[in-house]
Amino acid sequence: MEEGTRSEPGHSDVTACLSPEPENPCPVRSILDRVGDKWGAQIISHLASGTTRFNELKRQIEGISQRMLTETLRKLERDGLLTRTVYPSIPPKVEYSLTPLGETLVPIIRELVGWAKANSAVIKASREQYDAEQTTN
Amino acid sequence: MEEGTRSEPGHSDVTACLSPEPENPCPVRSILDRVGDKWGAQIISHLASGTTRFNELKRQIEGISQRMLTETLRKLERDGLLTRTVYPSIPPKVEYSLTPLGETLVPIIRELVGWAKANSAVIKASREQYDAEQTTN
DNA sequence: CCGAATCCCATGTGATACTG
DNA sequence: CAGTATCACATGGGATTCGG
Repeated sequence: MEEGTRSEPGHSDVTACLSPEPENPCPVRSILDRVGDKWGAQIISHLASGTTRFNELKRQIEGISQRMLTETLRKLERDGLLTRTVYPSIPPKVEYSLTPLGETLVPIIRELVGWAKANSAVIKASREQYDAEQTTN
Repeated sequence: MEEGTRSEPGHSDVTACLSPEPENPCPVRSILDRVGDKWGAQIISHLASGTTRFNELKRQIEGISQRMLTETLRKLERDGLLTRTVYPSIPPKVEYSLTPLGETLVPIIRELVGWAKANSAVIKASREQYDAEQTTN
């Protein structure tokens, strides 16, 4: 509990900040939610290639509903990860782009996705073996 | 749509693999789910410090229900990220520990959490400002 | 074109009680 | 001690409709 003589950096800190306690001032949990939810990481990845319009995103992501796209974009905007620019023209035009903060998240997402891709075969095999064992019993 | 003349490496790959399509052979989405769900990352972080018993984890994580702990541990075991060892003694004793594969995920989770912690103040401020603007209107 | 509102179902999560 | 089973509830997320 005490800060103590720990030489490894940022370990108990990490687990503490993962706590979902409401009084936790550290929005770590909500960041993980953003990355882990169904569309957050995907939207950030797409915006990494540059400013994009609403319907452009909708077409690119293919499978996302209008509602979830709007909703997820709002959350990301609220967190300051992207900016929303409205051009009051007719027809209306709204552009989204990553903020500098948002861009710093891109390499981390890529790393996570890279890890998952690199190990996908192993994981897939592990799952199949696990499922097979369950069925056998 | 066509692969085209893209020169930036590993970009469309990433976004493609984030797709939730069922026929997607790449379990990237499910990995993000594991990290992003309420308890996965937290359990992995705790196990990073060594083999731990069931009720030990339950006490350490504090707030997790028995059900969610069991359930999340099973998912992680199925993915080959941790091992479950049962000692058929009385009272029963079950120990969990990360596999080598699971341990390779630890630094990435730490990095993600580190990012969130490093930027938590900025994000918090951004949210407050966003909320204030909404209320003002 | 962009998005809000509504309806509705599936899933996630907690509480509690029960079992080997 | 380490689960499983069941219920009850909140949230996530898709489909559809309406509005500026």
